[in-house]
Amino acid sequence: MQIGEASRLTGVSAKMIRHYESIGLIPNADRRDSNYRDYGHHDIHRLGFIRRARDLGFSMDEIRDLLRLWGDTQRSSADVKALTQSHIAELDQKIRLLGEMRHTLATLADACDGDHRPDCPIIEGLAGTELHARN
Amino acid sequence: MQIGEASRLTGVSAKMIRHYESIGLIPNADRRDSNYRDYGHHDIHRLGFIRRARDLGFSMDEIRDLLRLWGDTQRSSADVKALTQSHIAELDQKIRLLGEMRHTLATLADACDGDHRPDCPIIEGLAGTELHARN
DNA sequence: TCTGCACCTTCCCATCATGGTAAGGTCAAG
DNA sequence: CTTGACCTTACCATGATGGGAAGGTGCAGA
Repeated sequence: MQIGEASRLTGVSAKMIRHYESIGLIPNADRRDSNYRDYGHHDIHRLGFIRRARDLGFSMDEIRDLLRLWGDTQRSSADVKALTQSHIAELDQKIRLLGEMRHTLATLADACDGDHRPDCPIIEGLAGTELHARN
Repeated sequence: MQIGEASRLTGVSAKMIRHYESIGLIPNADRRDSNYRDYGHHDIHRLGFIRRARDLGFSMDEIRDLLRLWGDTQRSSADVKALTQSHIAELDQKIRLLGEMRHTLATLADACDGDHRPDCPIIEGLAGTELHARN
Protein backbone atom coordinates (compact mmCIF):
# COMPACT_ATOMS: atom_id res chain seq x y z
CA MET A 1 0.00 0.00 0.00
CA GLN A 2 1.02 3.63 -0.46
CA ILE A 3 2.16 5.94 2.30
CA GLY A 4 -1.24 7.66 2.53
CA GLU A 5 -3.05 4.48 3.46
CA ALA A 6 -0.31 3.49 5.88
CA SER A 7 -0.78 6.91 7.47
CA ARG A 8 -4.55 6.45 7.76
CA LEU A 9 -4.19 2.97 9.24
CA THR A 10 -1.61 3.92 11.84
CA GLY A 11 -2.43 7.52 12.67
CA VAL A 12 1.14 8.57 11.85
CA SER A 13 1.30 11.38 9.28
CA ALA A 14 2.97 10.64 5.94
CA LYS A 15 5.37 13.41 6.79
CA MET A 16 6.42 11.66 9.97
CA ILE A 17 6.64 8.24 8.32
CA ARG A 18 9.19 9.67 5.89
CA HIS A 19 10.93 11.37 8.79
CA TYR A 20 11.15 8.15 10.82
CA GLU A 21 12.67 6.49 7.79
CA SER A 22 15.21 9.28 7.37
CA ILE A 23 16.39 8.99 10.97
CA GLY A 24 16.54 5.20 10.81
CA LEU A 25 13.69 4.46 13.21
CA ILE A 26 12.12 2.30 10.51
CA PRO A 27 13.97 0.63 7.63
CA ASN A 28 13.98 2.14 4.16
CA ALA A 29 10.64 1.34 2.57
CA ASP A 30 10.38 -0.78 -0.56
CA ARG A 31 9.84 1.28 -3.69
CA ARG A 32 7.53 0.61 -6.64
CA ASP A 33 8.54 1.36 -10.22
CA SER A 34 6.98 4.78 -9.73
CA ASN A 35 9.41 5.38 -6.86
CA TYR A 36 6.41 5.46 -4.49
CA ARG A 37 7.04 3.85 -1.10
CA ASP A 38 5.29 0.50 -0.62
CA TYR A 39 4.16 -0.76 2.79
CA GLY A 40 2.94 -4.13 4.09
CA HIS A 41 1.60 -5.67 7.31
CA HIS A 42 4.96 -5.64 8.98
CA ASP A 43 5.48 -1.91 8.43
CA ILE A 44 1.97 -1.09 9.62
CA HIS A 45 2.56 -3.06 12.77
CA ARG A 46 5.82 -1.26 13.44
CA LEU A 47 4.32 2.18 12.83
CA GLY A 48 1.39 1.36 15.10
CA PHE A 49 3.86 0.34 17.80
CA ILE A 50 5.66 3.64 17.44
CA ARG A 51 2.48 5.67 17.62
CA ARG A 52 1.26 3.91 20.74
CA ALA A 53 4.63 4.37 22.42
CA ARG A 54 4.53 8.08 21.59
CA ASP A 55 0.98 8.32 22.93
CA LEU A 56 2.38 6.97 26.18
CA GLY A 57 4.99 9.70 26.29
CA PHE A 58 8.09 7.68 25.45
CA SER A 59 10.85 9.77 23.89
CA MET A 60 12.24 8.91 20.48
CA ASP A 61 15.35 7.45 22.09
CA GLU A 62 13.23 5.27 24.35
CA ILE A 63 11.15 4.15 21.38
CA ARG A 64 14.32 3.22 19.54
CA ASP A 65 15.25 1.01 22.50
CA LEU A 66 11.77 -0.50 22.65
CA LEU A 67 11.84 -1.32 18.95
CA ARG A 68 15.19 -3.02 19.38
CA LEU A 69 13.81 -5.08 22.28
CA TRP A 70 10.64 -5.81 20.33
CA GLY A 71 12.61 -7.31 17.48
CA ASP A 72 14.94 -9.23 19.74
CA THR A 73 13.47 -12.68 20.38
CA GLN A 74 16.23 -13.33 22.92
CA ARG A 75 15.44 -10.31 25.03
CA SER A 76 14.27 -10.81 28.58
CA SER A 77 11.07 -9.13 29.63
CA ALA A 78 13.12 -7.72 32.50
CA ASP A 79 14.79 -5.31 30.08
CA VAL A 80 11.48 -4.03 28.84
CA LYS A 81 10.11 -3.75 32.34
CA ALA A 82 13.15 -1.78 33.48
CA LEU A 83 12.82 0.67 30.61
CA THR A 84 9.13 1.06 31.33
CA GLN A 85 9.67 1.64 35.02
CA SER A 86 12.30 4.22 34.28
CA HIS A 87 9.78 5.98 32.06
CA ILE A 88 7.13 5.75 34.77
CA ALA A 89 9.59 7.44 37.12
CA GLU A 90 10.07 10.23 34.57
CA LEU A 91 6.31 10.67 34.33
CA ASP A 92 6.08 10.80 38.13
CA GLN A 93 8.73 13.48 38.17
CA LYS A 94 6.88 15.58 35.60
CA ILE A 95 3.59 15.11 37.41
CA ARG A 96 5.16 16.18 40.68
CA LEU A 97 6.69 19.30 39.11
CA LEU A 98 3.43 20.32 37.47
CA GLY A 99 1.65 19.71 40.76
CA GLU A 100 4.05 22.05 42.54
CA MET A 101 3.47 24.74 39.92
CA ARG A 102 -0.24 24.28 40.26
CA HIS A 103 -0.07 24.51 44.04
CA THR A 104 1.94 27.73 43.94
CA LEU A 105 -0.42 29.32 41.45
CA ALA A 106 -3.52 28.17 43.28
CA THR A 107 -2.20 29.64 46.51
CA LEU A 108 -1.55 32.98 44.83
CA ALA A 109 -4.92 32.94 43.08
CA ASP A 110 -6.71 32.10 46.33
CA ALA A 111 -5.12 35.12 47.98
CA CYS A 112 -6.33 37.28 45.10
CA ASP A 113 -9.67 38.99 45.50
CA GLY A 114 -10.26 39.11 41.78
CA ASP A 115 -11.97 42.44 42.01
CA HIS A 116 -11.23 45.69 40.23
CA ARG A 117 -8.52 47.01 42.47
CA PRO A 118 -4.99 46.83 41.13
CA ASP A 119 -3.56 45.02 44.19
CA CYS A 120 -2.82 41.51 43.12
CA PRO A 121 -0.96 38.86 45.11
CA ILE A 122 -0.27 36.95 41.89
CA ILE A 123 1.59 39.82 40.29
CA GLU A 124 3.34 40.57 43.57
CA GLY A 125 4.38 36.95 43.87
CA LEU A 126 5.85 36.95 40.39
CA ALA A 127 7.49 40.31 40.92
CA GLY A 128 9.46 39.42 43.99
CA THR A 129 8.81 36.22 45.86
CA GLU A 130 11.36 33.47 45.59
CA LEU A 131 9.35 30.49 44.43
CA HIS A 132 10.42 26.91 44.88
CA ALA A 133 9.38 25.24 41.64
CA ARG A 134 12.23 24.71 39.23
CA ASN A 135 12.69 23.16 35.81
CA MET B 1 25.60 46.74 35.01
CA GLN B 2 26.63 44.50 32.10
CA ILE B 3 24.60 41.63 30.76
CA GLY B 4 26.71 39.01 32.57
CA GLU B 5 25.90 40.40 35.99
CA ALA B 6 22.23 40.79 35.06
CA SER B 7 22.29 37.14 34.07
CA ARG B 8 23.84 36.07 37.37
CA LEU B 9 21.37 38.12 39.39
CA THR B 10 18.28 36.88 37.59
CA GLY B 11 19.17 33.35 36.54
CA VAL B 12 18.34 34.19 32.92
CA SER B 13 21.22 33.43 30.54
CA ALA B 14 22.80 36.33 28.64
CA LYS B 15 21.79 34.53 25.49
CA MET B 16 18.14 34.55 26.53
CA ILE B 17 18.25 38.17 27.72
CA ARG B 18 19.34 39.20 24.21
CA HIS B 19 16.69 36.92 22.77
CA TYR B 20 13.93 38.44 24.92
CA GLU B 21 15.04 41.84 23.73
CA SER B 22 14.98 40.75 20.10
CA ILE B 23 11.40 39.47 20.36
CA GLY B 24 10.26 42.55 22.23
CA LEU B 25 9.54 40.90 25.57
CA ILE B 26 11.81 43.48 27.20
CA PRO B 27 12.61 46.93 25.80
CA ASN B 28 15.87 47.60 23.99
CA ALA B 29 18.58 47.93 26.61
CA ASP B 30 20.53 51.14 27.06
CA ARG B 31 23.97 51.02 25.49
CA ARG B 32 27.25 52.32 26.84
CA ASP B 33 29.86 53.99 24.61
CA SER B 34 31.34 50.55 24.10
CA ASN B 35 28.00 49.36 22.69
CA TYR B 36 27.67 47.03 25.69
CA ARG B 37 24.14 46.71 27.05
CA ASP B 38 23.57 48.45 30.38
CA TYR B 39 21.02 47.26 32.94
CA GLY B 40 19.54 48.77 36.09
CA HIS B 41 17.16 47.81 38.91
CA HIS B 42 14.13 48.04 36.73
CA ASP B 43 15.50 45.61 34.14
CA ILE B 44 16.59 43.16 36.81
CA HIS B 45 13.13 43.24 38.32
CA ARG B 46 11.54 42.58 34.96
CA LEU B 47 13.88 39.71 34.11
CA GLY B 48 13.27 38.15 37.53
CA PHE B 49 9.54 38.37 36.89
CA ILE B 50 9.97 36.59 33.59
CA ARG B 51 12.11 33.84 35.06
CA ARG B 52 9.65 33.16 37.87
CA ALA B 53 6.74 33.05 35.45
CA ARG B 54 8.66 30.57 33.29
CA ASP B 55 9.46 28.46 36.34
CA LEU B 56 5.72 28.28 36.89
CA GLY B 57 5.18 26.96 33.39
CA PHE B 58 3.65 30.04 31.78
CA SER B 59 4.16 30.17 28.02
CA MET B 60 5.90 33.12 26.42
CA ASP B 61 2.57 34.45 25.19
CA GLU B 62 1.13 34.23 28.68
CA ILE B 63 4.20 35.97 30.08
CA ARG B 64 3.77 38.74 27.53
CA ASP B 65 0.21 39.20 28.82
CA LEU B 66 1.36 39.14 32.44
CA LEU B 67 4.03 41.75 31.75
CA ARG B 68 1.46 43.99 30.13
CA LEU B 69 -0.82 43.59 33.16
CA TRP B 70 2.10 44.11 35.52
CA GLY B 71 2.93 47.44 33.94
CA ASP B 72 -0.67 48.56 33.71
CA THR B 73 -1.55 50.41 36.89
CA GLN B 74 -5.17 50.47 35.83
CA ARG B 75 -5.44 46.72 35.38
CA SER B 76 -7.87 44.90 37.59
CA SER B 77 -6.58 41.95 39.53
CA ALA B 78 -9.50 40.05 37.98
CA ASP B 79 -7.64 39.96 34.67
CA VAL B 80 -4.55 38.50 36.26
CA LYS B 81 -6.60 36.00 38.23
CA ALA B 82 -8.42 34.87 35.10
CA LEU B 83 -5.16 34.36 33.21
CA THR B 84 -3.76 32.43 36.16
CA GLN B 85 -6.81 30.23 36.49
CA SER B 86 -6.71 29.48 32.80
CA HIS B 87 -3.09 28.42 33.23
CA ILE B 88 -4.01 26.29 36.23
CA ALA B 89 -6.58 24.54 34.05
CA GLU B 90 -3.89 23.84 31.46
CA LEU B 91 -1.67 22.39 34.15
CA ASP B 92 -4.55 20.20 35.36
CA GLN B 93 -5.04 18.94 31.84
CA LYS B 94 -1.38 18.04 31.47
CA ILE B 95 -1.32 16.38 34.88
CA ARG B 96 -4.37 14.32 34.00
CA LEU B 97 -2.88 13.18 30.69
CA LEU B 98 0.40 12.19 32.30
CA GLY B 99 -1.55 10.34 35.00
CA GLU B 100 -3.38 8.35 32.35
CA MET B 101 -0.11 7.45 30.65
CA ARG B 102 1.34 6.42 33.96
CA HIS B 103 -1.68 4.29 34.80
CA THR B 104 -1.55 2.43 31.49
CA LEU B 105 2.16 1.77 31.82
CA ALA B 106 1.88 0.70 35.45
CA THR B 107 -0.86 -1.76 34.53
CA LEU B 108 1.29 -3.26 31.79
CA ALA B 109 4.36 -3.38 34.02
CA ASP B 110 2.40 -5.06 36.81
CA ALA B 111 1.35 -7.79 34.40
CA CYS B 112 4.97 -8.31 33.39
CA ASP B 113 6.94 -10.93 35.30
CA GLY B 114 10.22 -9.19 34.63
CA ASP B 115 12.05 -12.49 34.32
CA HIS B 116 14.26 -13.84 31.57
CA ARG B 117 11.55 -15.23 29.34
CA PRO B 118 10.78 -13.21 26.24
CA ASP B 119 7.03 -13.01 26.91
CA CYS B 120 6.23 -9.46 27.84
CA PRO B 121 2.81 -7.86 28.28
CA ILE B 122 4.34 -4.42 27.83
CA ILE B 123 5.64 -5.20 24.36
CA GLU B 124 2.41 -6.98 23.51
CA GLY B 125 0.43 -3.97 24.67
CA LEU B 126 2.46 -1.63 22.49
CA ALA B 127 2.34 -4.03 19.57
CA GLY B 128 -1.39 -4.33 19.33
CA THR B 129 -3.62 -3.01 22.06
CA GLU B 130 -5.61 0.12 21.34
CA LEU B 131 -4.67 2.45 24.14
CA HIS B 132 -6.77 5.37 25.27
CA ALA B 133 -4.25 8.09 26.13
CA ARG B 134 -3.86 10.75 23.45
CA ASN B 135 -1.85 13.91 23.04
C1' DT C 1 53.05 50.50 26.61
C1' DC C 2 52.16 45.88 25.74
C1' DT C 3 49.94 41.60 26.89
C1' DG C 4 46.58 38.66 28.56
C1' DC C 5 42.18 37.66 30.15
C1' DA C 6 37.38 38.26 30.93
C1' DC C 7 33.78 40.22 28.99
C1' DC C 8 30.99 41.95 25.38
C1' DT C 9 29.02 42.28 20.31
C1' DT C 10 26.59 40.14 16.09
C1' DC C 11 25.70 36.26 13.19
C1' DC C 12 24.93 31.60 12.04
C1' DC C 13 23.83 26.80 13.17
C1' DA C 14 21.63 22.93 15.97
C1' DT C 15 18.20 20.84 18.69
C1' DC C 16 13.21 17.94 18.42
C1' DA C 17 8.86 16.53 16.51
C1' DT C 18 6.00 18.33 13.51
C1' DG C 19 3.70 20.94 9.83
C1' DG C 20 3.53 23.86 5.61
C1' DT C 21 4.43 24.66 0.92
C1' DA C 22 6.36 24.50 -3.68
C1' DA C 23 7.67 22.24 -7.91
C1' DG C 24 7.17 18.34 -10.19
C1' DG C 25 6.20 12.99 -11.26
C1' DT C 26 2.46 8.99 -11.43
C1' DC C 27 -1.78 7.01 -12.16
C1' DA C 28 -6.64 5.96 -12.73
C1' DA C 29 -11.17 7.54 -14.08
C1' DG C 30 -13.83 10.31 -17.13
C1' DC D 1 -6.25 14.19 -23.10
C1' DT D 2 -7.59 16.31 -18.94
C1' DT D 3 -8.53 16.37 -14.17
C1' DG D 4 -7.68 15.28 -9.62
C1' DA D 5 -5.76 12.51 -6.09
C1' DC D 6 -1.75 10.89 -4.81
C1' DC D 7 3.17 10.62 -4.53
C1' DT D 8 8.31 12.51 -4.62
C1' DT D 9 12.15 15.65 -2.81
C1' DA D 10 13.63 19.93 -0.84
C1' DC D 11 13.35 23.91 1.81
C1' DC D 12 11.48 26.76 5.68
C1' DA D 13 9.13 27.43 10.24
C1' DT D 14 8.05 26.61 14.93
C1' DG D 15 9.96 27.78 20.38
C1' DA D 16 13.27 28.06 23.92
C1' DT D 17 17.67 27.31 24.31
C1' DG D 18 22.65 26.49 23.65
C1' DG D 19 27.11 26.37 21.00
C1' DG D 20 30.55 28.57 18.63
C1' DA D 21 33.10 31.81 15.55
C1' DA D 22 35.08 36.29 14.61
C1' DG D 23 36.03 40.39 16.41
C1' DG D 24 35.66 44.69 19.75
C1' DT D 25 36.25 46.56 24.85
C1' DG D 26 38.20 47.24 29.20
C1' DC D 27 41.03 46.45 33.02
C1' DA D 28 45.04 44.67 35.67
C1' DG D 29 49.68 43.47 35.85
C1' DA D 30 54.64 43.19 33.80
